[in-house]
Amino acid sequence: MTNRFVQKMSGMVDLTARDVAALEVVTSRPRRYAARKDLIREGDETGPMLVVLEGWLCRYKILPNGSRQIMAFMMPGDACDLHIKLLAAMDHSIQAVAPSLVATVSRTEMQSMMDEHPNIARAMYTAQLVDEGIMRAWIVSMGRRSSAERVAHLICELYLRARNIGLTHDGDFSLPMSQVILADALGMTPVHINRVLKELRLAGAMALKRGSVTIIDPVKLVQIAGFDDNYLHRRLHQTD
Amino acid sequence: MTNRFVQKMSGMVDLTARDVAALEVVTSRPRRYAARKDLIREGDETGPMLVVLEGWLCRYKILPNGSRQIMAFMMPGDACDLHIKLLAAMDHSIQAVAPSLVATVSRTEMQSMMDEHPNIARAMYTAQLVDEGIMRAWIVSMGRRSSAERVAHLICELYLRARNIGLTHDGDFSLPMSQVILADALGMTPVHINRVLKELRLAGAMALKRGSVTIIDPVKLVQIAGFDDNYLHRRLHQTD
DNA sequence: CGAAGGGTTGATCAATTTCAATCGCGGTGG
DNA sequence: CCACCGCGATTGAAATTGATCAACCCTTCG
Repeated sequence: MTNRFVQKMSGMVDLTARDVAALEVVTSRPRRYAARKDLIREGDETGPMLVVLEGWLCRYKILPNGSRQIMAFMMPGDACDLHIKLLAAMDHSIQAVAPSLVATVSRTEMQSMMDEHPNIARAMYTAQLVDEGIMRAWIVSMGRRSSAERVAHLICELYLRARNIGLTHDGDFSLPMSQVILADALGMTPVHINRVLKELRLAGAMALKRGSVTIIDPVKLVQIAGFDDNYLHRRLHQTD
Repeated sequence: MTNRFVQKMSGMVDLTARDVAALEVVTSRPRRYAARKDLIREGDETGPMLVVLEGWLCRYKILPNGSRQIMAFMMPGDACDLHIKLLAAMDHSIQAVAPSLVATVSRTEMQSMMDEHPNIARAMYTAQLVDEGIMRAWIVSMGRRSSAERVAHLICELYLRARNIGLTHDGDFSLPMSQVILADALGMTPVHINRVLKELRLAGAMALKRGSVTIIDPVKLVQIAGFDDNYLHRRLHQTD
Protein backbone atom coordinates (compact mmCIF):
# COMPACT_ATOMS: atom_id res chain seq x y z
CA MET A 1 0.00 0.00 0.00
CA THR A 2 1.41 3.37 -1.03
CA ASN A 3 2.07 5.83 1.74
CA ARG A 4 0.23 8.91 0.49
CA PHE A 5 2.12 11.18 2.85
CA VAL A 6 5.41 10.14 1.28
CA GLN A 7 3.83 10.49 -2.13
CA LYS A 8 2.63 14.01 -1.48
CA MET A 9 5.87 15.18 0.13
CA SER A 10 7.99 13.78 -2.66
CA GLY A 11 5.81 15.56 -5.17
CA MET A 12 6.96 18.82 -3.60
CA VAL A 13 10.67 18.34 -3.03
CA ASP A 14 13.25 15.72 -3.87
CA LEU A 15 13.52 13.30 -1.00
CA THR A 16 16.42 10.96 -0.24
CA ALA A 17 15.85 7.37 0.78
CA ARG A 18 16.60 8.41 4.35
CA ASP A 19 13.95 11.13 4.21
CA VAL A 20 11.41 8.64 2.95
CA ALA A 21 12.31 6.19 5.67
CA ALA A 22 11.85 8.87 8.33
CA LEU A 23 8.42 9.75 7.00
CA GLU A 24 7.45 6.12 7.02
CA VAL A 25 8.60 5.56 10.59
CA VAL A 26 6.69 8.53 11.83
CA THR A 27 3.43 7.36 10.24
CA SER A 28 3.82 3.71 11.08
CA ARG A 29 1.23 3.58 13.86
CA PRO A 30 -1.95 4.98 12.34
CA ARG A 31 -5.39 4.62 13.85
CA ARG A 32 -8.76 4.01 12.22
CA TYR A 33 -11.67 6.38 12.67
CA ALA A 34 -15.26 5.81 11.61
CA ALA A 35 -17.07 8.37 9.49
CA ARG A 36 -18.55 11.21 11.56
CA LYS A 37 -16.12 10.56 14.37
CA ASP A 38 -14.55 13.69 15.86
CA LEU A 39 -10.79 13.44 16.17
CA ILE A 40 -10.54 16.64 18.14
CA ARG A 41 -13.12 19.14 19.30
CA GLU A 42 -13.20 22.88 19.63
CA GLY A 43 -11.97 23.85 23.06
CA ASP A 44 -9.80 20.73 23.46
CA GLU A 45 -6.18 21.21 24.30
CA THR A 46 -4.08 21.24 21.18
CA GLY A 47 -2.48 17.91 20.49
CA PRO A 48 -0.14 16.17 18.08
CA MET A 49 0.05 16.76 14.36
CA LEU A 50 -2.32 14.59 12.30
CA VAL A 51 -1.37 12.89 9.05
CA VAL A 52 -4.13 11.43 6.90
CA LEU A 53 -3.18 8.17 5.22
CA GLU A 54 -6.61 7.07 3.95
CA GLY A 55 -10.07 8.59 3.94
CA TRP A 56 -11.13 12.21 4.36
CA LEU A 57 -11.27 14.62 7.27
CA CYS A 58 -12.73 18.07 7.61
CA ARG A 59 -12.25 21.03 9.87
CA TYR A 60 -15.51 22.56 10.96
CA LYS A 61 -17.19 24.82 13.44
CA ILE A 62 -20.71 24.83 14.81
CA LEU A 63 -22.30 28.23 15.32
CA PRO A 64 -24.55 29.17 18.22
CA ASN A 65 -27.59 28.92 15.93
CA GLY A 66 -26.69 25.30 15.21
CA SER A 67 -25.50 25.70 11.65
CA ARG A 68 -22.20 24.22 10.66
CA GLN A 69 -19.42 25.55 8.49
CA ILE A 70 -16.66 23.36 7.13
CA MET A 71 -13.43 25.25 6.59
CA ALA A 72 -11.19 22.64 5.00
CA PHE A 73 -11.01 19.11 3.72
CA MET A 74 -7.97 16.95 4.38
CA MET A 75 -7.29 14.04 2.10
CA PRO A 76 -4.67 11.30 2.12
CA GLY A 77 -1.19 12.78 2.36
CA ASP A 78 -2.35 15.94 4.09
CA ALA A 79 -0.93 16.88 7.45
CA CYS A 80 -2.48 19.37 9.75
CA ASP A 81 -1.50 21.72 12.48
CA LEU A 82 2.24 21.71 12.19
CA HIS A 83 2.90 24.18 14.98
CA ILE A 84 -0.43 23.80 16.69
CA LYS A 85 1.04 23.12 20.12
CA LEU A 86 1.95 26.78 20.34
CA LEU A 87 -1.71 27.56 20.91
CA ALA A 88 -3.59 26.65 24.06
CA ALA A 89 -6.88 25.38 22.70
CA MET A 90 -8.44 24.36 19.41
CA ASP A 91 -10.69 27.00 17.87
CA HIS A 92 -12.50 24.43 15.74
CA SER A 93 -13.13 20.69 15.46
CA ILE A 94 -11.79 18.02 13.15
CA GLN A 95 -13.96 15.16 12.01
CA ALA A 96 -13.67 12.14 9.76
CA VAL A 97 -15.92 12.58 6.73
CA ALA A 98 -15.33 9.01 5.61
CA PRO A 99 -13.75 6.04 7.40
CA SER A 100 -10.14 7.12 7.74
CA LEU A 101 -6.68 6.01 8.70
CA VAL A 102 -4.79 8.73 10.52
CA ALA A 103 -1.33 8.82 12.10
CA THR A 104 -0.48 11.16 14.93
CA VAL A 105 2.97 12.67 15.23
CA SER A 106 3.99 14.32 18.46
CA ARG A 107 5.54 17.73 18.41
CA THR A 108 8.93 16.46 19.57
CA GLU A 109 8.96 13.70 16.97
CA MET A 110 8.08 16.25 14.33
CA GLN A 111 10.66 18.71 15.54
CA SER A 112 13.49 16.24 15.50
CA MET A 113 12.50 14.90 12.10
CA MET A 114 12.49 18.39 10.66
CA ASP A 115 15.82 19.20 12.30
CA GLU A 116 17.45 16.13 10.79
CA HIS A 117 15.75 16.31 7.40
CA PRO A 118 15.76 19.78 5.89
CA ASN A 119 14.02 18.48 2.79
CA ILE A 120 11.11 17.37 4.91
CA ALA A 121 11.01 20.69 6.73
CA ARG A 122 10.89 22.47 3.41
CA ALA A 123 8.14 20.22 2.14
CA MET A 124 6.11 20.75 5.29
CA TYR A 125 6.38 24.52 5.05
CA THR A 126 5.49 24.39 1.39
CA ALA A 127 2.46 22.25 2.10
CA GLN A 128 1.34 24.72 4.69
CA LEU A 129 1.65 27.61 2.26
CA VAL A 130 -0.43 25.73 -0.27
CA ASP A 131 -3.06 25.03 2.40
CA GLU A 132 -3.21 28.72 3.15
CA GLY A 133 -3.69 29.43 -0.53
CA ILE A 134 -6.57 26.99 -0.53
CA MET A 135 -8.17 28.80 2.40
CA ARG A 136 -7.84 32.08 0.58
CA ALA A 137 -9.44 30.54 -2.48
CA TRP A 138 -12.35 29.42 -0.31
CA ILE A 139 -12.77 32.96 0.94
CA VAL A 140 -12.85 34.19 -2.64
CA SER A 141 -15.41 31.54 -3.57
CA MET A 142 -17.70 32.28 -0.68
CA GLY A 143 -17.45 36.01 -1.23
CA ARG A 144 -17.70 36.41 -4.95
CA ARG A 145 -18.86 33.27 -6.72
CA SER A 146 -22.42 32.18 -7.41
CA SER A 147 -23.63 28.90 -6.03
CA ALA A 148 -22.98 26.94 -9.22
CA GLU A 149 -19.53 28.45 -9.56
CA ARG A 150 -18.78 27.59 -5.94
CA VAL A 151 -19.75 23.97 -6.33
CA ALA A 152 -17.83 23.64 -9.57
CA HIS A 153 -14.78 25.33 -8.09
CA LEU A 154 -14.67 23.09 -5.06
CA ILE A 155 -14.97 19.98 -7.19
CA CYS A 156 -12.14 21.20 -9.42
CA GLU A 157 -9.97 21.77 -6.38
CA LEU A 158 -10.72 18.39 -4.87
CA TYR A 159 -10.23 16.65 -8.18
CA LEU A 160 -6.77 18.15 -8.70
CA ARG A 161 -5.73 17.44 -5.14
CA ALA A 162 -6.92 13.87 -5.50
CA ARG A 163 -5.12 13.49 -8.78
CA ASN A 164 -1.86 14.67 -7.24
CA ILE A 165 -1.88 11.68 -4.97
CA GLY A 166 -3.15 9.22 -7.52
CA LEU A 167 -6.72 8.87 -6.33
CA THR A 168 -8.41 9.53 -9.65
CA HIS A 169 -9.38 7.30 -12.58
CA ASP A 170 -10.07 9.28 -15.72
CA GLY A 171 -12.66 11.86 -14.78
CA ASP A 172 -13.84 9.82 -11.82
CA PHE A 173 -12.76 9.96 -8.27
CA SER A 174 -14.07 8.56 -5.09
CA LEU A 175 -15.58 11.27 -2.94
CA PRO A 176 -17.72 9.95 -0.15
CA MET A 177 -19.44 13.25 0.34
CA SER A 178 -23.11 13.80 0.93
CA GLN A 179 -24.96 16.85 -0.30
CA VAL A 180 -25.25 17.97 3.30
CA ILE A 181 -21.47 18.01 3.68
CA LEU A 182 -21.13 19.94 0.46
CA ALA A 183 -23.68 22.43 1.77
CA ASP A 184 -21.80 22.82 5.04
CA ALA A 185 -18.58 23.44 3.15
CA LEU A 186 -20.01 25.97 0.73
CA GLY A 187 -22.26 27.89 3.06
CA MET A 188 -25.46 26.87 1.29
CA THR A 189 -28.53 24.85 2.16
CA PRO A 190 -28.75 21.16 1.20
CA VAL A 191 -31.85 21.93 -0.82
CA HIS A 192 -30.07 24.48 -2.90
CA ILE A 193 -27.02 22.26 -3.34
CA ASN A 194 -29.34 19.64 -4.71
CA ARG A 195 -30.72 22.00 -7.31
CA VAL A 196 -27.29 23.22 -8.30
CA LEU A 197 -26.06 19.65 -8.72
CA LYS A 198 -29.02 18.94 -10.95
CA GLU A 199 -28.18 21.98 -13.02
CA LEU A 200 -24.54 20.92 -13.37
CA ARG A 201 -25.64 17.42 -14.29
CA LEU A 202 -28.05 18.65 -16.94
CA ALA A 203 -25.37 20.99 -18.27
CA GLY A 204 -23.24 17.90 -18.82
CA ALA A 205 -20.45 19.16 -16.58
CA MET A 206 -20.33 16.78 -13.65
CA ALA A 207 -22.35 14.33 -11.63
CA LEU A 208 -22.16 13.41 -7.98
CA LYS A 209 -23.33 9.96 -7.04
CA ARG A 210 -23.28 8.37 -3.62
CA GLY A 211 -19.59 8.07 -2.93
CA SER A 212 -18.09 9.25 -6.18
CA VAL A 213 -17.85 12.18 -8.53
CA THR A 214 -17.74 12.01 -12.29
CA ILE A 215 -16.39 14.92 -14.23
CA ILE A 216 -18.25 14.63 -17.49
CA ASP A 217 -16.81 17.62 -19.29
CA PRO A 218 -13.68 18.98 -17.60
CA VAL A 219 -13.47 22.00 -19.87
CA LYS A 220 -17.03 22.98 -19.15
CA LEU A 221 -16.58 22.48 -15.42
CA VAL A 222 -13.44 24.59 -15.29
CA GLN A 223 -15.15 27.25 -17.30
CA ILE A 224 -18.20 27.33 -15.04
CA ALA A 225 -15.96 27.48 -11.99
CA GLY A 226 -13.65 30.11 -13.37
CA PHE A 227 -10.99 27.78 -12.08
CA ASP A 228 -7.32 28.66 -12.29
CA ASP A 229 -5.06 26.09 -10.70
CA ASN A 230 -2.14 28.39 -9.99
CA TYR A 231 -3.12 28.73 -6.35
CA LEU A 232 -2.42 25.04 -5.84
CA HIS A 233 1.18 25.80 -6.75
CA ARG A 234 2.03 22.72 -8.75
CA ARG A 235 5.12 24.61 -9.83
CA LEU A 236 7.38 25.42 -6.90
CA HIS A 237 10.55 27.37 -6.48
CA GLN A 238 13.70 25.49 -7.32
CA THR A 239 16.03 24.96 -4.36
CA ASP A 240 17.63 28.11 -3.04
CA MET B 1 7.90 55.91 18.04
CA THR B 2 6.91 52.45 19.19
CA ASN B 3 7.88 49.60 16.96
CA ARG B 4 4.59 47.76 16.56
CA PHE B 5 6.30 44.63 15.35
CA VAL B 6 8.27 44.39 18.58
CA GLN B 7 5.12 45.20 20.50
CA LYS B 8 3.12 42.45 18.86
CA MET B 9 5.84 39.81 19.14
CA SER B 10 6.46 40.56 22.78
CA GLY B 11 2.77 40.20 23.43
CA MET B 12 3.08 36.59 22.32
CA VAL B 13 6.28 35.39 23.95
CA ASP B 14 8.81 36.76 26.40
CA LEU B 15 11.57 38.44 24.47
CA THR B 16 15.05 39.23 25.72
CA ALA B 17 16.71 42.56 25.05
CA ARG B 18 18.77 40.84 22.37
CA ASP B 19 15.62 39.52 20.69
CA VAL B 20 14.13 42.99 20.67
CA ALA B 21 17.31 44.45 19.23
CA ALA B 22 17.31 41.88 16.44
CA LEU B 23 13.71 42.70 15.55
CA GLU B 24 14.55 46.37 15.47
CA VAL B 25 17.53 45.89 13.23
CA VAL B 26 15.60 43.88 10.76
CA THR B 27 12.83 46.48 10.45
CA SER B 28 15.10 49.50 10.44
CA ARG B 29 14.80 50.30 6.74
CA PRO B 30 11.08 50.60 6.08
CA ARG B 31 9.56 52.16 3.00
CA ARG B 32 6.48 54.34 2.60
CA TYR B 33 3.61 53.40 0.32
CA ALA B 34 0.67 55.55 -0.69
CA ALA B 35 -2.88 54.29 -0.26
CA ARG B 36 -4.00 52.05 -3.15
CA LYS B 37 -0.43 51.25 -4.07
CA ASP B 38 0.20 47.56 -4.85
CA LEU B 39 3.20 46.19 -2.98
CA ILE B 40 3.11 42.95 -4.91
CA ARG B 41 0.82 41.63 -7.62
CA GLU B 42 -0.65 38.26 -8.42
CA GLY B 43 1.73 36.41 -10.70
CA ASP B 44 4.81 38.24 -9.45
CA GLU B 45 7.72 36.22 -8.23
CA THR B 46 7.54 35.71 -4.51
CA GLY B 47 9.76 38.11 -2.62
CA PRO B 48 10.84 39.01 0.87
CA MET B 49 8.70 38.92 3.97
CA LEU B 50 6.77 42.14 4.65
CA VAL B 51 6.39 43.71 8.10
CA VAL B 52 3.83 46.46 8.55
CA LEU B 53 4.97 49.23 10.88
CA GLU B 54 2.26 51.80 10.20
CA GLY B 55 -0.89 51.87 8.12
CA TRP B 56 -2.98 49.03 6.76
CA LEU B 57 -2.50 46.52 3.95
CA CYS B 58 -4.82 44.00 2.42
CA ARG B 59 -4.47 40.83 0.43
CA TYR B 60 -6.89 40.67 -2.46
CA LYS B 61 -7.72 39.00 -5.70
CA ILE B 62 -9.54 40.26 -8.77
CA LEU B 63 -11.84 37.79 -10.49
CA PRO B 64 -12.29 37.52 -14.24
CA ASN B 65 -15.65 39.31 -13.98
CA GLY B 66 -13.86 42.27 -12.41
CA SER B 67 -15.12 41.89 -8.88
CA ARG B 68 -12.62 41.98 -6.08
CA GLN B 69 -12.34 39.93 -2.94
CA ILE B 70 -10.16 40.94 -0.02
CA MET B 71 -8.89 37.97 1.94
CA ALA B 72 -7.04 39.58 4.82
CA PHE B 73 -6.12 42.85 6.43
CA MET B 74 -2.66 43.44 7.82
CA MET B 75 -2.18 46.10 10.44
CA PRO B 76 0.90 47.44 12.23
CA GLY B 77 2.93 44.63 13.75
CA ASP B 78 1.71 42.04 11.26
CA ALA B 79 4.18 40.14 9.14
CA CYS B 80 3.24 38.23 6.08
CA ASP B 81 4.48 35.37 4.04
CA LEU B 82 7.05 33.84 6.32
CA HIS B 83 7.99 30.98 4.02
CA ILE B 84 6.68 32.50 0.85
CA LYS B 85 9.90 32.05 -1.08
CA LEU B 86 9.15 28.34 -1.26
CA LEU B 87 6.47 29.09 -3.82
CA ALA B 88 7.20 30.28 -7.32
CA ALA B 89 4.59 32.97 -7.82
CA MET B 90 2.08 34.98 -5.83
CA ASP B 91 -1.48 33.73 -6.12
CA HIS B 92 -2.88 37.09 -5.00
CA SER B 93 -1.93 40.74 -4.64
CA ILE B 94 -1.10 42.89 -1.64
CA GLN B 95 -2.09 46.52 -1.52
CA ALA B 96 -1.85 49.42 0.90
CA VAL B 97 -5.32 50.39 2.11
CA ALA B 98 -3.98 53.51 3.82
CA PRO B 99 -0.63 55.25 3.58
CA SER B 100 1.74 52.73 5.12
CA LEU B 101 5.23 52.15 6.36
CA VAL B 102 6.45 48.67 5.55
CA ALA B 103 9.78 46.93 6.12
CA THR B 104 10.97 44.09 3.94
CA VAL B 105 13.00 41.25 5.37
CA SER B 106 14.83 38.92 3.05
CA ARG B 107 14.48 35.22 3.48
CA THR B 108 18.11 34.77 4.54
CA GLU B 109 17.89 37.59 7.08
CA MET B 110 14.74 36.04 8.45
CA GLN B 111 16.24 32.60 8.52
CA SER B 112 19.33 33.61 10.43
CA MET B 113 17.32 35.68 12.88
CA MET B 114 15.06 32.73 13.61
CA ASP B 115 18.03 30.41 13.97
CA GLU B 116 19.67 32.68 16.51
CA HIS B 117 16.52 33.70 18.35
CA PRO B 118 14.25 30.77 19.15
CA ASN B 119 11.83 33.07 20.94
CA ILE B 120 11.35 35.00 17.74
CA ALA B 121 10.87 31.84 15.76
CA ARG B 122 8.22 30.72 18.19
CA ALA B 123 6.47 34.06 18.04
CA MET B 124 6.49 34.00 14.23
CA TYR B 125 4.98 30.54 14.09
CA THR B 126 2.38 31.52 16.66
CA ALA B 127 1.47 34.62 14.71
CA GLN B 128 1.04 32.51 11.62
CA LEU B 129 -1.27 30.11 13.43
CA VAL B 130 -3.38 33.00 14.64
CA ASP B 131 -3.53 34.37 11.09
CA GLU B 132 -4.78 31.02 9.90
CA GLY B 133 -7.41 31.08 12.61
CA ILE B 134 -8.50 34.47 11.35
CA MET B 135 -8.83 33.13 7.82
CA ARG B 136 -10.95 30.27 9.07
CA ALA B 137 -13.12 32.74 10.96
CA TRP B 138 -13.60 34.66 7.71
CA ILE B 139 -14.72 31.48 5.98
CA VAL B 140 -17.23 30.89 8.75
CA SER B 141 -18.48 34.44 8.49
CA MET B 142 -18.89 34.37 4.75
CA GLY B 143 -20.57 30.98 4.86
CA ARG B 144 -22.93 31.22 7.76
CA ARG B 145 -23.42 34.74 9.00
CA SER B 146 -25.95 37.30 7.81
CA SER B 147 -24.71 40.57 6.43
CA ALA B 148 -25.14 42.51 9.67
CA GLU B 149 -23.43 39.76 11.63
CA ARG B 150 -20.58 39.74 9.15
CA VAL B 151 -19.98 43.45 9.39
CA ALA B 152 -20.19 43.40 13.18
CA HIS B 153 -17.87 40.39 13.38
CA LEU B 154 -15.21 41.96 11.21
CA ILE B 155 -15.30 45.17 13.22
CA CYS B 156 -14.95 43.20 16.45
CA GLU B 157 -11.95 41.37 15.02
CA LEU B 158 -10.27 44.53 13.80
CA TYR B 159 -10.98 46.33 17.04
CA LEU B 160 -9.39 43.63 19.16
CA ARG B 161 -6.41 43.34 16.87
CA ALA B 162 -5.98 47.09 16.97
CA ARG B 163 -6.30 47.14 20.72
CA ASN B 164 -3.59 44.50 21.07
CA ILE B 165 -1.12 46.88 19.58
CA GLY B 166 -2.41 49.97 21.31
CA LEU B 167 -4.20 51.62 18.40
CA THR B 168 -7.52 52.18 20.12
CA HIS B 169 -8.85 55.00 22.29
CA ASP B 170 -11.89 53.92 24.29
CA GLY B 171 -14.37 52.58 21.75
CA ASP B 172 -12.77 54.49 18.92
CA PHE B 173 -10.10 53.45 16.54
CA SER B 174 -8.76 54.80 13.38
CA LEU B 175 -9.79 52.70 10.42
CA PRO B 176 -9.29 54.42 7.12
CA MET B 177 -11.65 52.09 5.35
CA SER B 178 -14.24 53.03 2.80
CA GLN B 179 -17.52 51.22 2.43
CA VAL B 180 -16.25 49.82 -0.84
CA ILE B 181 -13.30 48.18 0.90
CA LEU B 182 -15.62 46.74 3.51
CA ALA B 183 -17.81 45.39 0.72
CA ASP B 184 -14.82 43.82 -1.01
CA ALA B 185 -13.76 42.17 2.23
CA LEU B 186 -17.16 40.80 3.14
CA GLY B 187 -18.34 39.70 -0.28
CA MET B 188 -21.19 42.15 -0.45
CA THR B 189 -22.15 45.14 -2.59
CA PRO B 190 -21.28 48.65 -1.41
CA VAL B 191 -24.95 49.53 -1.53
CA HIS B 192 -25.86 46.79 0.86
CA ILE B 193 -22.95 47.58 3.18
CA ASN B 194 -24.29 51.09 3.35
CA ARG B 195 -27.70 49.87 4.45
CA VAL B 196 -26.23 47.50 7.01
CA LEU B 197 -24.08 50.25 8.47
CA LYS B 198 -27.13 52.44 8.80
CA GLU B 199 -28.93 49.64 10.60
CA LEU B 200 -26.01 49.15 13.01
CA ARG B 201 -25.85 52.88 13.59
CA LEU B 202 -29.56 53.11 14.32
CA ALA B 203 -29.31 50.10 16.60
CA GLY B 204 -26.74 52.06 18.57
CA ALA B 205 -24.04 49.45 18.10
CA MET B 206 -21.38 51.16 16.03
CA ALA B 207 -20.73 53.93 13.56
CA LEU B 208 -18.24 54.19 10.74
CA LYS B 209 -17.14 57.64 9.72
CA ARG B 210 -14.59 58.59 7.14
CA GLY B 211 -11.40 57.26 8.63
CA SER B 212 -12.56 56.00 11.98
CA VAL B 213 -14.87 53.57 13.69
CA THR B 214 -16.75 54.19 16.91
CA ILE B 215 -18.04 51.29 18.89
CA ILE B 216 -21.02 52.75 20.63
CA ASP B 217 -22.20 49.71 22.52
CA PRO B 218 -19.57 46.94 22.67
CA VAL B 219 -21.91 44.45 24.30
CA LYS B 220 -24.51 44.94 21.63
CA LEU B 221 -21.96 44.71 18.83
CA VAL B 222 -20.47 41.49 20.18
CA GLN B 223 -23.94 40.06 20.57
CA ILE B 224 -24.97 40.95 17.03
CA ALA B 225 -21.75 39.48 15.70
CA GLY B 226 -21.92 36.32 17.75
CA PHE B 227 -18.32 37.13 18.41
CA ASP B 228 -16.13 34.82 20.47
CA ASP B 229 -12.55 35.97 20.71
CA ASN B 230 -10.98 32.61 21.43
CA TYR B 231 -9.86 32.23 17.83
CA LEU B 232 -7.55 35.19 18.26
CA HIS B 233 -5.74 33.12 20.88
CA ARG B 234 -4.90 35.82 23.38
CA ARG B 235 -4.06 32.96 25.74
CA LEU B 236 -1.17 30.90 24.43
CA HIS B 237 0.58 27.79 25.57
CA GLN B 238 3.22 28.31 28.19
CA THR B 239 6.74 27.44 27.10
CA ASP B 240 7.39 23.74 26.49
C1' DC C 1 -40.64 -4.11 9.33
C1' DG C 2 -39.52 0.38 10.82
C1' DA C 3 -36.47 4.12 11.36
C1' DA C 4 -32.85 7.10 9.76
C1' DG C 5 -30.19 9.33 6.50
C1' DG C 6 -29.93 11.10 2.00
C1' DG C 7 -31.89 12.79 -2.06
C1' DT C 8 -35.62 15.30 -4.83
C1' DT C 9 -39.21 18.59 -5.79
C1' DG C 10 -42.68 22.45 -5.47
C1' DA C 11 -44.32 26.74 -3.49
C1' DT C 12 -43.36 30.67 -0.99
C1' DC C 13 -40.50 33.97 1.53
C1' DA C 14 -36.53 36.83 2.65
C1' DA C 15 -32.08 38.64 1.78
C1' DT C 16 -29.19 40.75 -1.38
C1' DT C 17 -28.04 42.54 -5.87
C1' DT C 18 -28.82 45.52 -9.55
C1' DC C 19 -30.09 49.72 -11.61
C1' DA C 20 -30.67 54.43 -11.26
C1' DA C 21 -30.43 58.80 -9.28
C1' DT C 22 -28.84 62.26 -5.98
C1' DC C 23 -25.75 64.47 -2.63
C1' DG C 24 -21.49 66.25 -0.49
C1' DC C 25 -16.87 67.03 -0.14
C1' DG C 26 -12.02 67.83 -1.40
C1' DG C 27 -9.01 68.82 -4.90
C1' DT C 28 -7.72 71.08 -9.19
C1' DG C 29 -7.35 73.80 -13.28
C1' DG C 30 -8.85 78.01 -15.32
C1' DC D 1 -12.05 82.46 -6.39
C1' DC D 2 -14.94 79.31 -8.41
C1' DA D 3 -16.75 75.83 -11.52
C1' DC D 4 -16.08 71.24 -12.26
C1' DC D 5 -14.73 66.47 -11.52
C1' DG D 6 -14.38 62.20 -9.17
C1' DC D 7 -15.02 59.44 -5.39
C1' DG D 8 -17.62 57.90 -1.69
C1' DA D 9 -22.05 57.83 0.63
C1' DT D 10 -27.07 57.43 0.44
C1' DT D 11 -31.67 56.13 -1.02
C1' DG D 12 -35.60 54.01 -3.68
C1' DA D 13 -37.56 50.49 -6.67
C1' DA D 14 -37.27 46.34 -9.25
C1' DA D 15 -35.11 41.95 -10.17
C1' DT D 16 -32.72 37.85 -8.67
C1' DT D 17 -30.73 34.48 -5.80
C1' DG D 18 -30.93 31.48 -2.35
C1' DA D 19 -33.41 30.07 2.06
C1' DT D 20 -37.33 28.10 4.22
C1' DC D 21 -41.18 25.09 4.69
C1' DA D 22 -43.24 20.94 3.51
C1' DA D 23 -43.82 16.85 1.28
C1' DC D 24 -42.37 12.45 -0.59
C1' DC D 25 -39.12 8.80 -2.23
C1' DC D 26 -35.44 5.46 -1.89
C1' DT D 27 -31.91 2.70 0.25
C1' DT D 28 -29.63 0.88 4.04
C1' DC D 29 -29.43 -1.22 8.24
C1' DG D 30 -30.76 -3.04 12.78
